[in-house]
Amino acid sequence: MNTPFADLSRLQTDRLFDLLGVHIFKYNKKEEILPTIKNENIICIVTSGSAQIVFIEYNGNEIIIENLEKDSLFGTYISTTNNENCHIIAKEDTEVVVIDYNKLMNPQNLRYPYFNTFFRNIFDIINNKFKNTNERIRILEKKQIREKLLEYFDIEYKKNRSRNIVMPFTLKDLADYIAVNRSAMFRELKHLKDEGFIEIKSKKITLLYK
Amino acid sequence: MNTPFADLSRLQTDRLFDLLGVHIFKYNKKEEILPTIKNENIICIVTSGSAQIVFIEYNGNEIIIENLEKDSLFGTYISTTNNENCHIIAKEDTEVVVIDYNKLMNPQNLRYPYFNTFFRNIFDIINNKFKNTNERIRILEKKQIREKLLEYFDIEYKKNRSRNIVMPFTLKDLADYIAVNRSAMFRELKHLKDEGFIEIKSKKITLLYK
DNA sequence: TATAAAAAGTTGCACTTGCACCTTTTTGAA
DNA sequence: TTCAAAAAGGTGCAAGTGCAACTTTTTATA
Repeated sequence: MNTPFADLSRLQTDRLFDLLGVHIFKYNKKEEILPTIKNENIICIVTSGSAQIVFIEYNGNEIIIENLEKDSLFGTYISTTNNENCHIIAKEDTEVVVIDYNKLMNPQNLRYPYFNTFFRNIFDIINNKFKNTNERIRILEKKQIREKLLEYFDIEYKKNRSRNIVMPFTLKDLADYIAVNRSAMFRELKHLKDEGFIEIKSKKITLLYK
Repeated sequence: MNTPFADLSRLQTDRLFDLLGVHIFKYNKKEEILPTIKNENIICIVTSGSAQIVFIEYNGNEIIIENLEKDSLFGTYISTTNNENCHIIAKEDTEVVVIDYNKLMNPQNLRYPYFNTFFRNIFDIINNKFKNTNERIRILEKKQIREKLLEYFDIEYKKNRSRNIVMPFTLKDLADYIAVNRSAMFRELKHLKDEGFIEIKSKKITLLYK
């Protein structure tokens, strides 16, 4: 589980690739991956190396939309790449397996046990990704920074059943995640602190109202 | 395709339900569906009738988060129900099939062809839902109403390859979808019209800049 | 076809936020 | 250990937006 090839032998993986007629692409560090991804229905797997989905703003600013480590999935159904300003850049030498969505959905495949195992693996990965995306939607739907922060705290609180939230990323990244201006978010964090709702110690936030 | 039971006979569906140990619940119009959904890993199917996922704000305001028609999927992985203020209400007499996610992911199931067919069906439905959710994220990430609207237009433009966008919902619903105040959105639409970027005729918007 | 409810259209105002532009602190690579 | 780059911390101001409170128009439904 958690990786696309869990419970599959090397031989089964080879057969699977054959069955699905996958295309394997290799990229050097800093090369752009699949510049033409935008118009095709595909699901891709990072089989080695790592990459980043980057959005380039009109002013040249680069925004990191997603980090793709080994075993990550991306593609038209799974990520926000359907935009001419989105680029996927290899962070190191990287190999990508590309699967045509229609071939993946061919009912004939269901005869092969190794296919079913694979299918189940990616189903699980996609569902977990979807779950995270839905959490983010809940935050982004909020109109005010304070509400967004409180929603974020609430989600983390329920996940870990703890008043102590250890942020897995920088404050700048958090601002990007909840889609607000970094300084404005920081200002609001300070207000929450001053009003006694939270305590902040570097990356650790304690919820005093729970 | 497009429905969870595509390519399955009545008999196969019965066997499937048996295999997965599903629970079938029946609700009358206006009844709340699965009040305890929040803490369980489940996937549910609306097998007859219809329902709505409703969020109740602190002031009593009801926000419709999602419409669930027959054959819709919902549940912890698929929808934004993981909140004590979210309720799923039957719009008419409604039947719901509840599947335990862990049972769904039991590798033993893969032996049964009817299971694999079913699995493929819901995989496809979930992926399409995910695709739509990612589109919405692209909109919600934008900080300004104008940018959100332009992103929405852009997505619709690419989908239909037409400068004419026919909105499938009311302006109020559009404001909810892009998560901004209705009046403020309307104000911005008027600005875009005054500046010659768009034309609006009731539910039809024409993009003049494309 | 009457009529009530919902949606669309409008506006002023207060508050929030983005943004630009700083300084200070932390981090990470040479 | 040094030193540059990134992140954190901070602030003033203008622009954008939410909100309340309307009027007008459209849509359902009895």
